[in-house]
Amino acid sequence: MPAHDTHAEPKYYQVKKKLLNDIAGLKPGHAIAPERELAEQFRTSRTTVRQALTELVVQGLLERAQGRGTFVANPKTTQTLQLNHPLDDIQANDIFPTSTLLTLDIEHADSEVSLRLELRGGARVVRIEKLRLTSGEPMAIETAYVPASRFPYLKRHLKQHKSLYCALREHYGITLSQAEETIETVLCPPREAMLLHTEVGAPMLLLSRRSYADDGTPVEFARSLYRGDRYKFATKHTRPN
Amino acid sequence: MPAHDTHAEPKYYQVKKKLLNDIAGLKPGHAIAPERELAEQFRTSRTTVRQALTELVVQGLLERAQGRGTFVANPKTTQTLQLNHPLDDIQANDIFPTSTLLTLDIEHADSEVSLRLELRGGARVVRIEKLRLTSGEPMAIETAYVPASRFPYLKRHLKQHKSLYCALREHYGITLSQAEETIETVLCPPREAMLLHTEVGAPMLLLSRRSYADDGTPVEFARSLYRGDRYKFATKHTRPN
DNA sequence: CAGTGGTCTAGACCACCTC
DNA sequence: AGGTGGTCTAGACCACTGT
Repeated sequence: MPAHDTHAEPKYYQVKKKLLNDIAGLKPGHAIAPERELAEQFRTSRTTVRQALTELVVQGLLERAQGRGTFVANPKTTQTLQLNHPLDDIQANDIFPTSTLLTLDIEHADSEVSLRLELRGGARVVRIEKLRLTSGEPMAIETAYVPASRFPYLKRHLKQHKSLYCALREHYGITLSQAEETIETVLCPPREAMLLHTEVGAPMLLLSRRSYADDGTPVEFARSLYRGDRYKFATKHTRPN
Repeated sequence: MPAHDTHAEPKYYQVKKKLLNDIAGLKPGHAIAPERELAEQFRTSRTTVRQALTELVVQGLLERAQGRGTFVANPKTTQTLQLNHPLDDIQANDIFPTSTLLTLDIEHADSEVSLRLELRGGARVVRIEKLRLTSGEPMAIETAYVPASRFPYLKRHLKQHKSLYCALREHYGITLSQAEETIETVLCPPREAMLLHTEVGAPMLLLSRRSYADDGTPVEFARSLYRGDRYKFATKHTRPN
């Protein structure tokens, strides 16, 4: 069958809605029909079926396993991250019981990092990249940058400490007094997709944070990439008066 | 050419990177080569080229116009929305000088709305749906729900007032004292894609808000869908001690 | 080995825009 | 009429998983 009305609902979207209905009652882990079979059922092509499946995977309702099949995913256990006190480590260590150190090295700041840390271009920065996991599943990648010149031997110190903030406090007497954060949607690059077991191009939540010391100088710039199908962020507001 | 190494960088992603390079120096509005021509250039299929183009469009770097071509988009003028004082209207009216009323009616609450407003299932709610624009371009859709029983004649009052909060204050003596907000990524449904001039399935930012009156009862539940390629949200934090 | 998802191809027809 | 993007098709080969 050829095309269709423009501005009508795309065919893949109708397939998606039908699939959504079909999997509504199924338990996590339940296998759904193979893509080729679904294409026959819906009298469409595998490409169209895959487009529908991809959106459902991106929304966290299905999981694909190469060579095995497509399965109903765990209930969208969207974790809620409170944005209230990012200056403590408590939260991170609470939500992510385990984390793997991916990178700990000294690099030359690219233009964005040097801008955010108010350094000259190419200044040396310590880069700390961690993979955060919950119940063994990779969920977020956090990359923090701090000026290397201000914190000599930081790399060494970090090997003995659990957290960056702890090291800053104990070895350099610095407490972070202020922070700005932004949240936006980005598409997952290949390397991060592999580490997080997601698909390349899947929408992710990017939380960027800049933290300041008491003297008002920026001390840390961090980028945290969260799986968009697993997380949401939360804030609370109270009226001043 | 057939396939490729699994876990290698997908071909479309290489095309995307090359295109990114090519458009780096071009001004907004500049037309790029047609899809069929790009497919020849990169010695690949149109499908693959379109996959790369789609990601660039989603990131806000390109714009597609049916029948005309593909063009370099305006610089990613990502607007930053402060999350600090959502209880005032000031912000909304400041950032979005114009807004169109899409819907103003009374409906039966679905399960999510009744849950959030602590109503019984199917209770009647006033639904206010607005399209927010900046410089004539549609940027967000905001849908607010309030219990109909608590605010009689609200529909009528809203026709005379600029804002919901203003009407609540002046006609019912209610000021909102508290609010919770969550931010997550969702995929754009067809109707909203049409209204916002985006693509179906494009990643969007969904901000959900529940506001409480002084007596602690939930008064408003609102869902705001922002174009993911145009917005980011920002918060500031200050250490208590 | 057969079956699954992962990627890519070549080409079709449509709707839209411009000339 | 011709070119553009929008959607869909049928089918190919690959990598991976199970038997």
